[in-house]
Amino acid sequence: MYDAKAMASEGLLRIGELSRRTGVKPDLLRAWERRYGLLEPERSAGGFRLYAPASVDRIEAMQEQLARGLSAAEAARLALLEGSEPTRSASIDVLVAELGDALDDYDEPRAQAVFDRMLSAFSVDAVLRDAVLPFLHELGLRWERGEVSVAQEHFASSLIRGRLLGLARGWGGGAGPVAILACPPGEEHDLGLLALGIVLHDRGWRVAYLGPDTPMETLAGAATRVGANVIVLAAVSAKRFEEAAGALKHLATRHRIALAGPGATEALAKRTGALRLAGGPVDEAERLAADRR
Amino acid sequence: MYDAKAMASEGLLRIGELSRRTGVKPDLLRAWERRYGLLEPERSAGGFRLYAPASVDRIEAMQEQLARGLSAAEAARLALLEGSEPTRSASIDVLVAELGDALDDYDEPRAQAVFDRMLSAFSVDAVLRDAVLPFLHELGLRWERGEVSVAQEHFASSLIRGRLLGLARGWGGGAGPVAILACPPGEEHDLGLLALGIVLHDRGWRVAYLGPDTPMETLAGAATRVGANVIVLAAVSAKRFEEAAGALKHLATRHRIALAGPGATEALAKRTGALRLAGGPVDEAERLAADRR
Amino acid sequence: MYDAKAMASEGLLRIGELSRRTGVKPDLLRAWERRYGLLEPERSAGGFRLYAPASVDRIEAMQEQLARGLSAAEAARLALLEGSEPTRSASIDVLVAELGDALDDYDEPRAQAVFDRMLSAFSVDAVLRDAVLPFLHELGLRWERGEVSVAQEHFASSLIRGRLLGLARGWGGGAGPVAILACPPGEEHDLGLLALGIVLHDRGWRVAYLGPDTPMETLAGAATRVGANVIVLAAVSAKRFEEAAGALKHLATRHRIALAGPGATEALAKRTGALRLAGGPVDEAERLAADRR
DNA sequence: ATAGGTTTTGTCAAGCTTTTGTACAT
DNA sequence: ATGTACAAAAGCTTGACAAAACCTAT
Repeated sequence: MYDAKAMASEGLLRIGELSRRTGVKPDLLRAWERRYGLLEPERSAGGFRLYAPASVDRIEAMQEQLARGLSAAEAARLALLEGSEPTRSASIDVLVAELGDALDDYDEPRAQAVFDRMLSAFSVDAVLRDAVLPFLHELGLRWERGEVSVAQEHFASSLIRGRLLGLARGWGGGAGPVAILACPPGEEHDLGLLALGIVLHDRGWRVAYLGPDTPMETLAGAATRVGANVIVLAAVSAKRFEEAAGALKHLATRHRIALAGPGATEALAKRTGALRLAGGPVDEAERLAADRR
Repeated sequence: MYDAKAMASEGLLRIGELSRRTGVKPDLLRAWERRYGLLEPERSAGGFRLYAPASVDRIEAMQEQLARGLSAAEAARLALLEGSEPTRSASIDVLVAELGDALDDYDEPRAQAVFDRMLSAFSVDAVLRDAVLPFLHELGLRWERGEVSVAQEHFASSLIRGRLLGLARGWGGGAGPVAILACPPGEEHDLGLLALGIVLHDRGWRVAYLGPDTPMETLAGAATRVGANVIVLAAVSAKRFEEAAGALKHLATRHRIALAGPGATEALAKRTGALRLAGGPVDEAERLAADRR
Repeated sequence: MYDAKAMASEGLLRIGELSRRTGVKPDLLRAWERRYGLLEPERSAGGFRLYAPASVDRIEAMQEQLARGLSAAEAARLALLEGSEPTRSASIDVLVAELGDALDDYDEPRAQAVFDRMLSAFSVDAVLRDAVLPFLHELGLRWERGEVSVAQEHFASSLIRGRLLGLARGWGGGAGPVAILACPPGEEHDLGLLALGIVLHDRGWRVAYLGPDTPMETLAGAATRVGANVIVLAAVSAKRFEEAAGALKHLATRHRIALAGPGATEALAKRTGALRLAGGPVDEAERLAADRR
C-alpha cells in the first residue's frame, strides 16, 4: 500500500504492540534480541524499546523458519539475512533503478526525493544524460512490451516533465543567442526537447519553448518576434516531419532549422535544408551551443 | 412632522420586539451590545434603542454559533464578521495584465517574476482562482478571436504548466485520502485539472496525476493500486466524455468518479453515475475535499 | 498571517467544545498539549485556550493511532506529522520563517526541505532576493543582538553556502562574458557574492569564483588568463576595500572593476575608478548582465 | 519466569481566574 | 436605559497519583 511502506516515520511500536501483532510474547522478543540480535529497536527517552513497523516482517520470518523446524539461532540468522538492505552507494544507475521503482508504485514523494538526490550528487547534464533520458527510453521499451500500464507511463512523464520544467525556469533570460523549441504537428513527446533546452540554457542560450504539437505556420512569426538564432524541432516519429516537410523547407529559407529526435532522418534534413541533430539531447545541445551564430 | 419621524422609525424595532422575535432577553441583548458590540442600534429621541430589521439576522447568527458550542465572544465575532467579505485585492488584476503582456512578448523571465510576485503576495488558492484560471480562459477567448498566435498560446501554456507542476511537487505525500486525476482520451487541456489537484493537496489530499489523454482502461488498475478515494476526470469538450461514456459508467460501478471542466454536463453525470463538478477548479476542489470519504 | 484567515472564516473552539466534539476529556487534551505539543491553541485575553476547528482532525488522527495500538507519544508524533505533512503551499515569507526555525534548531533535513519547497514554487532570483538574502541580513542583526549563538550562525551559513554552491554548479561553462568574483583580503563574507554569481550565470555569464580573502595580486593574472569582462569584489566592511585601495586603483587601469556589498562606498568607487554596485546582489547582477561589454 | 524498579499516561484535586447570563438599584 | 454586581459555569496551572506497560537482572 501507499502509506505502510512510505516512511520510516510511519509509527514506532512498543514491545507490547509488536507482541500483539506477531503473537510473540515480549519476554521472548527481548530474548531474541539479546541472544541473536534479531532486532535493534530504537529507545524512548526513558529506555522503552521502539520498533519500526517493518520489525513485524522480520519476526514473522523468524517464526516461519522456526515452524520449519530450524533452531532459534538458525532461524534468526536467516531472518536477519532476508531483510538485509545494502546501503546505497549512490551511483547514478542505482538511483535510476530506484526512480523507476518509485514511479511504478505511483510513489511521488519518493520519486521526487530520488530526483533531489540525483541533482545534489550530479550535474544537471549528467542527470539528464545518464538518468532521465535513459529512463525515458527504457520506459518506452517497457511500455511496448506491455510491462508498464499507460497510467504508469503517464504518471512518470508528468512527474518528470514537472522536474524538467522546474530546471528550465528562467531559461528565457540572459543575453545569449535565442533558440525556439517545438515539436511538429501531431508530435506529443517533448521531454527530450525539454532536456535539450535546459542544456542549451546552461550554455548561455535563451530558450523560447513552444512544446508539443505546434503548427508550422506559427513558427515563423515567433522566430522573428524573438529574434531566434535557431529553431529546433523534435519528433519521435519521422512521419511527423514528413507531413510537415513542405513547411519545413519553406521555413528553412528564412531561418536556421535543426531537427532532433529519432524522427529526424538524414534524408529529410538534406531535403529540407535543415541541420540534423542525430545524437542525444545533451550532446546535441552542447554541439549546437558550441557553433553559435 | 409626523412623516419624517414615521419614516425614520419605520420598520425599526425596539428592544422588546427584537427580544420577542429572537427569543433573547433584553438584558442579554444589551450585554451583547456592551461586551461585543454585536449591535449598534439607532436611538430614539428619548434614548430607546431602535434596531434595524436586519438585526434579527445577526442575532440569529449569534445564536446559531452558540448552539454549535462556541463561546459568546467567538460567536459574536463570527456574527459580526458575517457579511463583511474581505474585499478582493484589485492588484492581482494588474499582475494578471502584466503576466499577459510578458507572455505575449515571449518574455519568460518577466513572466516568471510576475508569478513570483503573485505567489508572494497572495495565497496559492487566490493566484489560481483569480489569476491563472481567468488568464487561461481569457487566453482561450483571444485565441478564438485570432488575437494570439498558436505559438504564443503554446508558450504561455508551457510556462504556466511549469509553474503549476512546481507547486504540485510533493502532492503525492501525506496521509489524506487519495485522488487520481486524468483527462479522458483525446483531451489535452489539463491545466485546470492541475489547479484542482494543487488545491486538493493543499486540503490534505494525496494526488496521483496521470494528465492528458489517458485511456479509460488504465484507470481502474491505477485506482486500485493507489487505493484511490476518487477519480477526477476533466475535459473541455463534452465530446471526449461522450466517447468514453461506456467505460465511465463501468468504472463508476467500482470507483467514485467526478467529472470536471466545461465538458462535464449534468446529463452525462447522471447517465454515468458520476459526480459533477460544475464550478471552477479551486471551488470544486474545496467542495470535494470537504466531503472526503 | 495564517490564523487570520482561519479565524475569519471558521470560529474558534474552547476546550469544552473540542472535548465534546472529539470525546476526549479536557484534562487529557491539556495533558497531550503539555506532554507532546499535540495542539498549540491560541489564547483568549483571559488565557482560555481557543482551538481552530482543524484541531478536531488532529485529535481524531491521534485517536486513530492510539486505536492501532501505538503509544500516546508515538500517536502524537504521527498526528503532528500528518497535519504538517500536506506541504501546504505557503508564501515565501512563511517559508523564510520556517527556514529560520529549522536552522535555529540545527534541523538540517527540514531546512533542506524548506529550500526545496522554495525552489519548487519560486524562481531562483526570487528565492535569493526575497528569502536567502533577507534571511542572512536578519541573521546578522540577530547575531549582533546576541540572539543567536555563533554555532547557530555557523550552521546556518554553511548550510546556505552548500545550497548556493549547488545552484552554482557548472557556472564556469558556456560561452557568455566572463566575470571574476572575489572578496578582498581579510573579507570572509562571501554569500552575497555567491548569490550575485548565480544570477549572473543565469543571465548567461560564465563565472570564475575565487571566494573570500583573495590577495589582490592574484586577480590580475586570473583576469587575464580567463579573459574576464569584469572583476567583481565584495566586502561587508569598507575597511577591507580601503586597505586594498592602492591595488584596486592599479587593477582598474587594466580591467573593469565593480565593487559590491555594504563596504562599497561611492567615494571609494570614484577614487579607484571602479563601478559601484550599491543594490542587492540579485538586482546588481541583473544590471551588470544587462550592460555587458 | 520472577522480582523489583522505572517510565508512561490517564485521571484527579486544590485553589484561583475568566466568562457570561442574569439581576438590581438608580 | 445604564452601570454595577454577582454567581454559576467553564477554564487555568500545578502537582500528584496510580495503573499499565516496560525495564534489567537474577
